[in-house]
Amino acid sequence: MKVENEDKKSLNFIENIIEEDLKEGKNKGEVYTRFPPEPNGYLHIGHAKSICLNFGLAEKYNGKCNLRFDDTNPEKEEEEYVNSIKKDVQWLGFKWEGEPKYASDYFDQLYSWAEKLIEKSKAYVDDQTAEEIAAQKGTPTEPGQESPYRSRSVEENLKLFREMKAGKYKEGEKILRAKIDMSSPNMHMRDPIMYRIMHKPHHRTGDKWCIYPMYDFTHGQSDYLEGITHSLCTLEFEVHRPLYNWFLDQIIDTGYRPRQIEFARLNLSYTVMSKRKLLELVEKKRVTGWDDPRMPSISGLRRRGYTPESIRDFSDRIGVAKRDNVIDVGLLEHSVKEDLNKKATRVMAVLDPLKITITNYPEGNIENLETINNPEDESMGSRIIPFSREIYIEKNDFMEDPPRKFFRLAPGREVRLKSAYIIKCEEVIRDEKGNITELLCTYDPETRSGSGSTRKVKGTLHWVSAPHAINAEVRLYDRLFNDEDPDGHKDKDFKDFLNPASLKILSNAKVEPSLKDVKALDHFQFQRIGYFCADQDSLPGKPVFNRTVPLRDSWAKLAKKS
RNA sequence: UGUCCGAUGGUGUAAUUGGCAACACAUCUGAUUUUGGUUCAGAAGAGUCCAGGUUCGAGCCCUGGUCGGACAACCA
Repeated sequence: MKVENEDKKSLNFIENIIEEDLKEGKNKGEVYTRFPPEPNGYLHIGHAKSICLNFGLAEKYNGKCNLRFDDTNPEKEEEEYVNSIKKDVQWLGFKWEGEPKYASDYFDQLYSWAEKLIEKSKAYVDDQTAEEIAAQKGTPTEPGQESPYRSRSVEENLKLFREMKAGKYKEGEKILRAKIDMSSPNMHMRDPIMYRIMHKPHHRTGDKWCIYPMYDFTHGQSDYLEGITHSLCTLEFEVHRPLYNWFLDQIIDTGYRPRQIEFARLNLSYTVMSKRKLLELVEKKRVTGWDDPRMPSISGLRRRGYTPESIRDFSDRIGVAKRDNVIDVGLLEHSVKEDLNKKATRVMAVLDPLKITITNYPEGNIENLETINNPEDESMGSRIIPFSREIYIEKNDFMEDPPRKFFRLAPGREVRLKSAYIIKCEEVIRDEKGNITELLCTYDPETRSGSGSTRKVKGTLHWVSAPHAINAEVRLYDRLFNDEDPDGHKDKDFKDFLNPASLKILSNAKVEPSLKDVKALDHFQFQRIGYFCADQDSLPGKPVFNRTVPLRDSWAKLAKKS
């Protein structure tokens, strides 16, 4: 018995905080988290980290996790994004507590808290323009100046604020500010804006409101209203924490209060992660859309062939801390390969076909050969593939003048065809221009797989029977950028590093007949090549495959060395 | 010349709270293999940003530096 080791896994800094809180009996021993996206774009792998963290912590500590849309800016937010976000979170395999929540659900409550602050003389209406306010704000090293409207009476502030709400003023004419400290070394405490006027319909509240609360006046209170115990966010909100707490101080009358904890966002090598930049790639048509398989968006990864399990595994592996980090994109690839190795059916697919005629094989004869679906999982069983006189192999599995250690086909050499026979290359056929068009081989009828034949040869090739082959389109994806840190160059735009070879389309691939009618998102291992996933563009009889990730190729590595 | 945060092999994360730095990925050997995949066995690689201090003992504590990041949207 080694039960002791089971729970030995060390805790990350957030789990440490939670366990301390639990030990001290805070929050009645409850853990309640939330994932709070703004519905203004699609989710990406960085969000996946946050999702796995928040939902994962709730699972681990037997708690709950809300999905809450932070929808306080009607200018940028849309229903479409709400739907895609819900879909992505569910696809990752998480279940939020109850119905999805919206910050806009709390607009009434927030409004009355705002009035309460005015009554306590902790908030005031400012008539200045955005420019004037910015000018008074000071800089990180110099204190700001107080607004001339800062000392308006409670009555006047109340009247003005109500008029703002009633729609009496134009956008920008007035705002509501918290009265804190214009000389605070923390810029966020210099009388931050609580409400602004926006004559814009909201995706959920319609035209009920023409004033909308700012993030800082919304987030902590939303956490409080939902009973959130641990409010996890990224590092850039660290400076907001005093404000988060200040607003809670003004409204809280119980012992409970949510606690904001910041962690470092995910950075991935060879990719960009900002919503703005990803949007730019979409809008400038450098990719086909948010779900382009080269995008680090959840929808892109899904279409590429990543599984939810692989993304969750990745998220576990990268851990969580407060220091800036860049994760090697190879780790993400490792996570899918490991998952797909267990799950993907092994199939025969020839991407760049070279025809072979087996001259001593009876013309017109067809054999049904059995082949195993997945050597890693016997329960996946086996299937039948047809074999005949004419087959295709991979062009680069043949070399006329092979280097040392090349174990594949060459004139006079033998290889095994996976799940079939050993063949020998007898003759090379060329066209007028000297290009190799076909190989003539002979086979050894005694070497059929499964027949008990013990003859060994160095190489094993994948193949497809020519008369049975299905034509397929195969999309070979590679990393979108060819620079490790496309964002990290001062005088160069990240788009300068776009990898021109990030997509290579092969339209003449030959695949085994079982792949005739595939369903989008079906995963396969093309034997000896890589993991592939059926694309949504597939039509009956006309499959399209996306390469998720190539198999490790130690021959390529060896060949490159010499 | 502000405030806050951070600094551990190539990368990322640990070190059960002061007891001679561990795990994963990547890399390199070798074995197995009807996938040059997988798997297995093994190797190499940091003395923990720097300088002091406390201590029998410091990656963990203290002091002072250095370097990196965040913050000046009516964005979140």
